[in-house]
Amino acid sequence: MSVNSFDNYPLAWKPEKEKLKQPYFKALAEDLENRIKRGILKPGTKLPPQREIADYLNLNYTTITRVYEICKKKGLVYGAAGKGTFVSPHSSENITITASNLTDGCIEMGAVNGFSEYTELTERATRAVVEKGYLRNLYEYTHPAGQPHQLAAGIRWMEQLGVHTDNEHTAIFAGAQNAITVALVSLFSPGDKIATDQYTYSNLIELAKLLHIVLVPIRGDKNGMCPDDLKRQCGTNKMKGIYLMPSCANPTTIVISKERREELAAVIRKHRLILIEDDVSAWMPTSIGNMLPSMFDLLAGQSIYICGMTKNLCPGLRIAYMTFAECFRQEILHGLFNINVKTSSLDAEIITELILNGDAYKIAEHKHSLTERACALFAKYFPECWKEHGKISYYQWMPIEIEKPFRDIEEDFISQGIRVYHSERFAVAKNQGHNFLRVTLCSAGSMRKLEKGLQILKSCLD
Amino acid sequence: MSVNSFDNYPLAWKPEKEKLKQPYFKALAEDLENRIKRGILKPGTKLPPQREIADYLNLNYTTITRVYEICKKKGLVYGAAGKGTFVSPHSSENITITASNLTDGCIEMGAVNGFSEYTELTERATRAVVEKGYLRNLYEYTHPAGQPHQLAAGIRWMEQLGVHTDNEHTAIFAGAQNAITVALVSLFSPGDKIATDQYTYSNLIELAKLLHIVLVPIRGDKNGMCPDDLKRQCGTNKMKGIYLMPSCANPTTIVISKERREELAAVIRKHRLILIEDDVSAWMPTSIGNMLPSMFDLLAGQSIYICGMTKNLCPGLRIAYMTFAECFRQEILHGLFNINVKTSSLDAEIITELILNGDAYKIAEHKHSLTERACALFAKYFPECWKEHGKISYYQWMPIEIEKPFRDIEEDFISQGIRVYHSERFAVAKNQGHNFLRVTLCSAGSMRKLEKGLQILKSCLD
DNA sequence: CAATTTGTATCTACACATTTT
DNA sequence: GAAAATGTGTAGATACAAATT
Repeated sequence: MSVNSFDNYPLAWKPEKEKLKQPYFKALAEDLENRIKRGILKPGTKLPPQREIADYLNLNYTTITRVYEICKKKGLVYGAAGKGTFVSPHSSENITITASNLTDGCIEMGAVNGFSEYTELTERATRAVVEKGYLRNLYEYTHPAGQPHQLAAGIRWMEQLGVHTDNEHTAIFAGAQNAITVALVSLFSPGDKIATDQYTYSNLIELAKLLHIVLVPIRGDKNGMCPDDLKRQCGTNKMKGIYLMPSCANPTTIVISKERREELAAVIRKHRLILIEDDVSAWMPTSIGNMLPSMFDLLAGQSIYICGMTKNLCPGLRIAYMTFAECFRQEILHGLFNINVKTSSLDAEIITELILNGDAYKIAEHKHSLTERACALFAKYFPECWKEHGKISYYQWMPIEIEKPFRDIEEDFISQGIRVYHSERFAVAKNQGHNFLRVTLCSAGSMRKLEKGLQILKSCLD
Repeated sequence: MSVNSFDNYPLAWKPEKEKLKQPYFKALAEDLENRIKRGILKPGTKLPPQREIADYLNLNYTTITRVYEICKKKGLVYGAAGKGTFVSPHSSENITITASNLTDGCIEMGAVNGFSEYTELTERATRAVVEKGYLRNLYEYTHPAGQPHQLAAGIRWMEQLGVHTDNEHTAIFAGAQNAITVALVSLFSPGDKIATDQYTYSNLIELAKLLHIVLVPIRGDKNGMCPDDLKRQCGTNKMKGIYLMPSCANPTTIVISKERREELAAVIRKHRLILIEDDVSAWMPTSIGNMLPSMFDLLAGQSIYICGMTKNLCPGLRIAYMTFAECFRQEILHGLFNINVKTSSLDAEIITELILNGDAYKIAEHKHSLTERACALFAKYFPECWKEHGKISYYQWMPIEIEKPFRDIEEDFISQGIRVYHSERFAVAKNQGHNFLRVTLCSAGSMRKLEKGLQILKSCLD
């Protein structure tokens, strides 16, 4: 085949043959990375097959395999045998959700702050800790995983969430995100694959990118992740772990049903996946009423359970509990020592005080009733959506019809005075066709502001 | 060459030809890993040349390259062109230093706790923070890098250490180890190489292993790392970064001289290395007297400066400041958001209070005078060592003559009633020939106990 | 359901750099 | 200082697996 026959061929990526320097695979990988990062190659774009690029450049096609491999490790592209290689959805952009400052007057319905304005009982607990004369014990280096009584309080808290464990298999971390980091760093290596929902916690997506861990989206329905698709992907993809939020997925608010939990557990057990169960919303008192079995209990022996205390109690105190199977014990503690050394004892002690004096439950109840009120407001403005997708939750998941780049959509809302997040921020793979908004109800600052925000949202969508 | 001619050849590693299954390189890598982890192949052992193994197994020798490559990425072995491939010093063992519990009566001269028994002023600051009525502002999600006044306090503290920066280039982390983690995760990728001293902070060694970052030891002398060896390694090794503790290296207590700092800065600048400056001991008031220019100021634009507040103020409050060049800003903050979300505001506020009311300086002075007293005790029992290596420091570096596995040596000391750490714990590459002990002077709990510990040490070495 | 397209895994080939002799 | 030993970097060949047509 003539070398020049591709000159007018429509290859999405056509490296300049003349400028190509040795080593080829590095030069090509850099070129590809540049084009993706500069936005010349947009997310979702199908790259030319390895053999075409190779023919065009007169190289062996496995050299192009190397090029795609390098970019894959960086999370810039992903490949599928038989289909092709594609530019990753978030390759060129940072979707981290953080409490960045909003313009004055703009109503926060993006970040999930968990009604952080309610702090009376936490303040009281802080005073109690300081007055107890126990302070000097909190300033020491000892008990890097947490002091025994602090762990005991955490275990008690998790007990009511359907997770049964003991001091030897529990540790305290500086928040759920920090706990996930330690779990990923300690138990996974770059290139390992973790199954997730198609939409998941956006900071997990970013963290996985940072650690060069590959997230593999699994199809789901109203009851959660589909066991069949998980099975299929496990067969072909050599998955090492799975990340689930069974009690109320972020952002979709899907609760995994009892049957589904058992079906998933069977697949996870069979393929020996490491399960990371992130229980952000189990605290909701209603869910305690009709409690579902924790995945951790279903899969004791191959699970990590993470229970963050920031969103339900107090975001400024960075505390999460992690419970782990015996086989992960050494590695998790090793990771904890080397990433954090230890977690702030003072923060841990305040949360401990809140659990032991019962105020943690009062805060949870109070926040639950606030959530109910906020949901009622939401239902008032969006009755169909509430009927279809509604859950008592800090946020709602709302289908929208707008076809625009997602950043533009978000910015349009900001210019109207509200911040909400678009589903693409949470998408593990390329766009799924449907678009949604995650509408947070717990961060506006007051019910009055929330109602105003919902009114703005309504008027924007009409 | 006959396939069987190696049967009686003394290869340190001779995989069983019969049991070998495909894929060869994976099977071989697993076999090698097993033998190293089970201790059959001991640290320092020279592995057979790639070509010999290959001949023996009738494989192409680059297949063995792959095998060694896999084990190298796991930190199990290291190779040197022209020399051979060797089993890594810490391949089979975890050298993490943590505040694990000591048997009753055993005197702690291993971990560095920084005279943590002195907590009066910290307790007072904690009370002050609680009483100021500012608590509710600490419970929020905002200002993930730290509140402006907290950053300002940190900047003021760093100012006196010779580091000049501003709010936009400073962030608060949950301790120095946590700050290093974020720097490594945000700015480096698996396989990247970082230059370090031959002996360095053992938790850095473990952290690098966890993140699959390769540490390259550079020769040093009494004035610190040798610029020539750094230059040489940069030429051949494609280094991406360098980690230094210029103000007082852990564990060697070496202070990098002014001239040396400038020489090193020139090499670092030329090769565009990312400098991570870990300033654990700059707080020592004496060093403030005759202050040396910070590497950060010498290399503004390509540096990260980390200032941990745990060892000098209070280990239980997990706070460190990090200052970074503009070009790292986005990546560092991105890493912070995704690894920690944010740092405990309460801890940060207490440290802020200590800096602003001046008590931080008093604590530092008090700890310095304790350190001087402890060093005087050390000099009394080990006058030659003090004369040769002594520095006013939380720990001392002491040559020893014992030839035994390092764990055995440490355990011998423990059975005598003291915990000290052996130099091999801090060795980045294979054993250097000389052996040392790091003798910590700030963790015994009292001067009386410290003296008793030194007496035991003396009697053990006589 | 067979043929085709496309990516992946594994092993081989060879030029080259560094260290030792 | 040349030759030999030894690890490293880059590219190619081949068999195979998954998805599409």
